Amino acid sequence: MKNELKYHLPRSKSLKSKILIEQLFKQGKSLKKYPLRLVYLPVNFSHEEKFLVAFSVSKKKFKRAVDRNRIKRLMREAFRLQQHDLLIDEKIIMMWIFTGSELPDYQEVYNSVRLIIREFNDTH
RNA sequence: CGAGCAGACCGUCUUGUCGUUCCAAACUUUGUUGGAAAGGAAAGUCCGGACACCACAGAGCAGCAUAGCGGAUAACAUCCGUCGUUCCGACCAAAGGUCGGAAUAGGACCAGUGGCACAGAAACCAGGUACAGUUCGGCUGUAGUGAAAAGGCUAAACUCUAUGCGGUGCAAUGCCAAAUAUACCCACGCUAUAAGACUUGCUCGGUCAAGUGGGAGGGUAGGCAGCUACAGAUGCUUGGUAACAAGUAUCGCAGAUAAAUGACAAGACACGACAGAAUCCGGCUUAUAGGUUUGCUCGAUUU
Repeated sequence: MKNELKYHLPRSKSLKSKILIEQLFKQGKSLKKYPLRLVYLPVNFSHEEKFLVAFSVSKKKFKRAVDRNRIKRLMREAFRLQQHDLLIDEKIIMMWIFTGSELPDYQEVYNSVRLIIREFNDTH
């Protein structure tokens, strides 16, 4: 039981395939809670993992690479610690997108992730 | 001690918890332990190389770059030294010279073309007025403006001279898997001319076959190498005015691929700026809170 609750988020769970990403944006559903947006799609991919996840920040809104790195790391960390709250019964791919226009703090991102996960669980 | 200028350097730290990438161990199965993990600019992509591919990469023109001299270097538009020129300050002083500091795209205007502010009648195919002279000519001299009146200045003006430069960039390129979409297979066409494609912007030269009809076929976009051990870093010695070179000792210092190097909490103080590797080096340019330090100048204080 303790083994189940380790908060790893290794590279094998990151969404890399261009085809899957394209499919995700064409057919995926979207949940929004400022300043984040989650796009997800149940897809039967070939990996062993239960889900694949990616994080994205607009290059137009944040021109400096340092800021984009910071936001992606905050989103990644917030999701890493709450990944077990997400109730999923089929394989799923998802993309977390930061839609705000100012640098957030960690608490803000964490709360937004929590709300979106809760809403996701309610709709399933 | 304070201020200014110039140069060099550093550019948050400590602990804990939870993580990410790579490497190495033992063990064993995707976990454990240990180690390593962005910058002085990683940025702009402005120069110079290394490396890779393109085989006519050849000739001429065009184009681009550089510009006293000498040196350093793999190379440079970088760096070092030195001479000249200009400016500032001090001293001596008749012109000028000496010392210190700063700046400097600093070859050629006896090849050609162009430009020459203001002032001035006139400024680059010139030439007015007044006076004087005169061989009586729209000739000569003087006055006057100006840096310059026909002889000069100007090439961060065209240009000329000298030297250098083939093109494309790691999304290069090679291999494996899978596959065969400017590709493949079959038939016609049959190398002469023209046209075409490629080769550096153009010309010459060179290379290639183009073209028409039919066939089957809807996939992959993943992995490995390149990829970080080297014009490598640090210390010492020697040579050199210096840039730098040689020798020697020690060290191993990111290698990701949609892209790791993080998040949070507590504490400390100077309260944290600009900012994130992407083939690799040498420079240049731009951004940068704060701090350390060296030299020079000025002021104050103490002995």
